[in-house]
Amino acid sequence: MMNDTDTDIALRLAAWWESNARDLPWRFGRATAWGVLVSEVMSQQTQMSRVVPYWTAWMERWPDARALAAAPKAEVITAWGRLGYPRRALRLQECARTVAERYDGELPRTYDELVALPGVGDYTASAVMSFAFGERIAVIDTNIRRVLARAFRGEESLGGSASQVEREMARRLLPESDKVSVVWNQAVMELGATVCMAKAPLCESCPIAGQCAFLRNGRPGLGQRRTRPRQRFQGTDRQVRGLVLEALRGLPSGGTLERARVERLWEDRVQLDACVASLDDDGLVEMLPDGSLRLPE
DNA sequence: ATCCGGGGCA
DNA sequence: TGCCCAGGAT
Repeated sequence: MMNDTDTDIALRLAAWWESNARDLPWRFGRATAWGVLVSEVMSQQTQMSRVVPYWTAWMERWPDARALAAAPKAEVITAWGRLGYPRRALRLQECARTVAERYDGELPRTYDELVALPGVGDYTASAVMSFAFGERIAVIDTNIRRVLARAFRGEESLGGSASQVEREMARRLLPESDKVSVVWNQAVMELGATVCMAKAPLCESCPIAGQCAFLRNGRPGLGQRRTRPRQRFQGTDRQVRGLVLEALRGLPSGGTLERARVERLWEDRVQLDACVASLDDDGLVEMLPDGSLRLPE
């Protein structure tokens, strides 16, 4: 149950949302449920500002699950461009194929069915249920975890996956009506993305600064590292995989990359071969007998 | 617990 | 540079 302060915060956030929500193209009922799902998958670990142009082109090209299901993999991988984590592109197409075959092209409307789809985890399933279908469900993402931890517990959220305590708090705070719960989810998430940021929150312009336990406590531990140090990118397999895929995306449709040109992409032959093999395992590239590479059909 | 891209920012 | 980002799969 919500107390008076919780209610006050919910009202303030809803009002703030009304005049501060970013005008993203999949918001405000302008996209199908499938379009919302695509936006959520593209947004996994990727900032919205980078997603927008990709989403717009993608939905124009493949407006629904059936269209994406029928596309050649090579086109899907190429259209994913530099969004990162290209396996998301393949999973999104697998998801489209499942929806096309098993659900007659229409996205299912239950959490359990959604979360069973390829590339759809707890966050994405919840987000689609809330944002696309208007159902009352607690959405938990990194922004919401941070905002709730700060505003209501006065602490920074811990790293790792969401704890049971965090989930229970999110459920407890979720407004009772379907419609209001959707606004709540979006508003809390939006606040985390644009005001209550991880490193340098803009408390001066926060609509709930007066009610925030974190601010009241003097923002303890602000900016302190909450997650394990990230693997550096330079020199990692991720960089090498990215180079290989970038070279393949640059080829004319159906083209292949000669072995000699593959070898020129990275000096460490052992690492290069391991990365090519892992890309092959992932289904992102195909290796021909002569060692040249191409995108899969 | 680790792996998986890439861009943007102080 | 280091860190963060609307996570998911293994």
